[in-house]
Amino acid sequence: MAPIFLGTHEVKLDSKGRVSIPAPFRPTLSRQGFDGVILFPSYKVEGAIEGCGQDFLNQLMDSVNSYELFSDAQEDLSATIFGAAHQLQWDSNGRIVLPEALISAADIKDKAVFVGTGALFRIWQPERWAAYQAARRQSAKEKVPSLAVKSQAGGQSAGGAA
Amino acid sequence: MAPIFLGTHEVKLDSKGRVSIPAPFRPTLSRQGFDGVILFPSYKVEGAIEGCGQDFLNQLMDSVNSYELFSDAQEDLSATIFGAAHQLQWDSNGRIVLPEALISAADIKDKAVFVGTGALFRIWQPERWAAYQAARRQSAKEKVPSLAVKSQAGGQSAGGAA
DNA sequence: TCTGAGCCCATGATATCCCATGATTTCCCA
DNA sequence: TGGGAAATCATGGGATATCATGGGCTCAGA
Repeated sequence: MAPIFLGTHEVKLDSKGRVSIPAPFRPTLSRQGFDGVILFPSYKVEGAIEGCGQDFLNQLMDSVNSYELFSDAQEDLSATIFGAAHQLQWDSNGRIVLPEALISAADIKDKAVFVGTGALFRIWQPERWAAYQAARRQSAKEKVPSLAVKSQAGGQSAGGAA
Repeated sequence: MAPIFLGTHEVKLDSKGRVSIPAPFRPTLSRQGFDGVILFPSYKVEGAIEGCGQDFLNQLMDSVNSYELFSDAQEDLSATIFGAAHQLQWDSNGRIVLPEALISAADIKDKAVFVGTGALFRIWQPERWAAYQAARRQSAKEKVPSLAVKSQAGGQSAGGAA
């Protein structure tokens, strides 16, 4: 069982505003302490909701105190994330109710897409995700052409895009 | 017990969309943590599916994590690879169901070819693989005339068996 | 009483599990 | 070294469990 979020899952909002957390994500989240998710608006990507479990949030808290990162940026980051975060427990069917603030921030109507990005996942309005994915894929091709080689060599960062 | 994928294996999709993972690949994958594969559209070769085990994914995670959190490069990689990746566990007969997104990306109909490429393998629509292989051979002859001699000394690649 | 949130049940679709079959391939033994 | 027994594998298909979704019911606070 991979400790990460992978894949793209489209779900529907029902009349009550509920969405199913994709089943593959649930074990990963449960193992982090509780049967739920933490959601907050992405400051990095306009119009997306970030989602994660307890672990990532802890990691983020640690990084706030890290000298490796710009303190001002960390200040902003932590204020943004912690202040706007929602901790949501899913029901017996694995569903949560998306908070209104997040729904409007992501412009979500009747469908949402859960996209695994490794340590966390994102929730998008489907069309936005499609556009964003296309743009990022193009960008990755241009900026990180040697990805496969680098990774096979053992994870050593070898310039290029860093 | 080489920890790599070798050889070319053609398999059929049954009425449920299932394909057998070639038996020689399975021990290599199982030793990486779980009885399954991770598939994602190839970023290098249009129209091919990349396959790997947990190890490669972990390397990829490390590689991504070596970038600054929320950096552009991390964005590109995680959105491109993790978002489009599928972690699939095989059943008691060693089969998986190919996700629709990958089937259409690779234009696979009723047959698929698994091609070992060392640390990874690829899944192709048979005709595309044949065309790609032919193009690659031609390219190798033109660009590296001494390749043939070198290959005979060190062992021809598995592609020669096709 | 009204409203909203949480809870449980129902349902169709899908994915998973398990058993069966035929074709090879491998192994063993004369 | 040839032949047959046994194991492995790819494939097919039915039974079962899981999942996403819809809808109703209950309880709490206003």
